[in-house]
Amino acid sequence: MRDRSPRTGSFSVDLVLVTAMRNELAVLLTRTPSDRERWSLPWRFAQTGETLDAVAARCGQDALGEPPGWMEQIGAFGDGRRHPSDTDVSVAFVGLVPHETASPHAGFTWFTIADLPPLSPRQRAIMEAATRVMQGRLDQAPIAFRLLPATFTLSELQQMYELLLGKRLHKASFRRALQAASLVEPTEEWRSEGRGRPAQLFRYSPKKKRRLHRAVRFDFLYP
Amino acid sequence: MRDRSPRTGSFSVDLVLVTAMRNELAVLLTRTPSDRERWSLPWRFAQTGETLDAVAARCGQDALGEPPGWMEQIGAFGDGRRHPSDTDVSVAFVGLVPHETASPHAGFTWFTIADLPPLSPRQRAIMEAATRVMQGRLDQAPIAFRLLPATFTLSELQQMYELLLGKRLHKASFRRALQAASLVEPTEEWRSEGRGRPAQLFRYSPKKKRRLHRAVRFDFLYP
DNA sequence: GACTTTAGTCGCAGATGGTGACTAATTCGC
DNA sequence: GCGAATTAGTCACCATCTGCGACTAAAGTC
Repeated sequence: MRDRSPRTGSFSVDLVLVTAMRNELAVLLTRTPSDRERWSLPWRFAQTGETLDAVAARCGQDALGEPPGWMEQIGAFGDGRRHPSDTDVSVAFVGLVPHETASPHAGFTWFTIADLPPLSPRQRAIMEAATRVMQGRLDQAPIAFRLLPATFTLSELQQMYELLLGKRLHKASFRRALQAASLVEPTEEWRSEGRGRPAQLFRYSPKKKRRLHRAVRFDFLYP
Repeated sequence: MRDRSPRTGSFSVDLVLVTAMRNELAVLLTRTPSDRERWSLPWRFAQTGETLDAVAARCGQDALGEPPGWMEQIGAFGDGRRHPSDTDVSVAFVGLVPHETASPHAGFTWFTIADLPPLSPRQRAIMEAATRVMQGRLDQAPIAFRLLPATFTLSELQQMYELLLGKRLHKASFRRALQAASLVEPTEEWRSEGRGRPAQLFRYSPKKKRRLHRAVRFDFLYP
């Protein structure tokens, strides 16, 4: 069997930039060049000799002025159709940016997850995969800290995890796990937020630790 | 070699086909077209309108006669260089095939993991990512059963898991987890394998179950 | 001062998971 | 025939993990 039409196929690099705005997740979109009425994820073509990560970093730089602090590839997405960059395949990345330092360049706008404009099927799939990958990384890499300022209260940290995971966490359990991982250390500062007892500020400060080795876990529900 | 940017870039679809041969993992390789002395992963170009999964399935079909029972995308790999399919990017997939039904077509050969020929840096990276992804899926999808015949002993199943995970498992713990997941059911048959007590044969038969919901786990060691 | 609100901690009870030791059934050597 | 060796399968102990409710602490509000 030979390929009937041995074309190599074309690809672009699409970037899902996520931030936390007023207790909601938001994604950076830009107007689609070919149809200024529609919105799409920021994307770039690869230049010769450029790695994929470099393209994604450049894409983030062009949108926000600096590349995101954390970024990871989601995968390649092609549904047979070409949209919107007119490529066969989008190599997609997720990136996280603290909202304070995230002032979009002209033509880029933050949209909260709950209030997204219509997107192409491919970009919709990319967004879903982005949240899946990001949530899966939450317990393997300190990416939640990327969305917070240098010092923060433990309640703020927990709220960030709840936001990213999309579910509530128990306060005591959260702090116990945090303690066991020796991920944060207290500062001397406290913050009084109107009502209630003032909260101590913490900073991210990971200690060396050994990875817990689990055997197998059968954790699937479909046949 | 045109190097005017922006270009759209080109891609191929590369497939890591894994099987279990005599208690060792093996990967299917083919001779590199441009240099028949070297070996490389089987790959295909996308045809117009074809999804990426379809390309990978076709690639497996061309190599073994039928597409692998389980397959998943690993990601896109581009190091800036073009090799060996002369594309900028390889969209890579892993697939699992039982060795019994896996008779390679002409030009394809199984190589055990321990005895691989030299590969290009990109393909080496793909292989490493393939084992990572496959091991990560082991507790989320019943992929180990794809490498076994329809009925099997629990010792065989455990050996398969040990092979795929690359580490030993404790017999009692393994069976306890298996029981809790209600993944297998006993048949009426027994198999006597020379020495020792005969083993009962089991078949894969998942029951409905609800996914265990864990909160956060901080499971990372790097800063 | 009583009440509300938020921060932070304690400790129990049940689930999870590693482990060694045990029993069961077969083959092999003699 | 009989004991040793070998493989299958199970049990029970115990340390850890984890969900969770209840508690104390410190601020503001009325």
